[in-house]
Amino acid sequence: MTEQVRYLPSIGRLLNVLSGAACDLAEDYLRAYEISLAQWVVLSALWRKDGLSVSVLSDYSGKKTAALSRLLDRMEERELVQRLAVEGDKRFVEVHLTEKGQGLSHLMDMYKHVNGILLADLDETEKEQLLPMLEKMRESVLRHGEGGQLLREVCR
Amino acid sequence: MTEQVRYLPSIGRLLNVLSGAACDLAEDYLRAYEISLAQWVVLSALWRKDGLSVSVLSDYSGKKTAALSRLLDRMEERELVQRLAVEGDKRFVEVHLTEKGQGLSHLMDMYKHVNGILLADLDETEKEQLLPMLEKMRESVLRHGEGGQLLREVCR
DNA sequence: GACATCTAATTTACATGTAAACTAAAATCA
DNA sequence: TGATTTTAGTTTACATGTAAATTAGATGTC
Repeated sequence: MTEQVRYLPSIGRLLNVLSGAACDLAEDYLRAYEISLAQWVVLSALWRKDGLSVSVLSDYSGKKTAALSRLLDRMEERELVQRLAVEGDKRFVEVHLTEKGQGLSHLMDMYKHVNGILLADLDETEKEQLLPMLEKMRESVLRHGEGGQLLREVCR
Repeated sequence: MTEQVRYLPSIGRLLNVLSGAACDLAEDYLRAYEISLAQWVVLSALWRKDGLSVSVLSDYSGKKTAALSRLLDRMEERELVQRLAVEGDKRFVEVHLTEKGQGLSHLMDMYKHVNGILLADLDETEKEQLLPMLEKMRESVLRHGEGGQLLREVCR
């Protein structure tokens, strides 16, 4: 009988650990290509549809435009993307892939690699149950947060 | 028949969103007490056992000692904790709760509030399934990461 | 005992998140 | 049409994460 105290587990903590682990897996995978996960997220949007605006990318990635702004500075420095003011409404800025950015589009499926590792030990039944449960949790939080803060993607 | 493309969902992304949402819930809850979630994590360790060293707190919170070092600077400024060099081995620094830090110990159960919201829409069966599945995923990643990076808690 | 090595914590450089102030352009309205 | 408001994006101040260099104290070996 070892002295062990059982605490009600913190789901939030478990989610943080898992989320962090998933980020690490992604970062490890991307390291060889010298892009960060945050940059990959932006690129993954542009690979699907080039020329998106900063605010669309902000919604897509779940980060504030302020964060995007600086991220795009670095991505522009590294010649992954290029910003172009929109003719007609110069408040908007279109973000376009450079040749170099386009050339990395084979990394589009990176997340499948991460999925594979995360789901490695779950059987088919479990996998089928997991998604709906995570979705339900997301909706609970969304509902709770109505009138409050927006959801935010957190990774690093 | 709306034009809809089904993508294989990214579990990592879903985990990030959920983890971020959980962090937001916690931060919202703590805002009134003017402590951050990172600070709460440190305090929650000290409420259980006061006088832990920086490296123990680092393991506990899943952050590097560098991050702890600076976090503790602010917590000391705000008079939540106090650092004391250990007699006998002066490399170690013990972190002790101040009266103010101790006085917040009723926040120990904050995570239950977050759990409650996250799990609001899951029935008993689902709740029973969730934990083991998340644990399995954590183990898959841990196993994968052996010889590589350590797990890291990511929140903000 | 002196020098090399290990260890705990800190410091620094840098990436990236937030909130809030600011800028510039477009839209509204009186 | 000129003033006000709204909108998109950027900038700034600050918190917090990492990696890598540094500091100081303990340990180990000759």
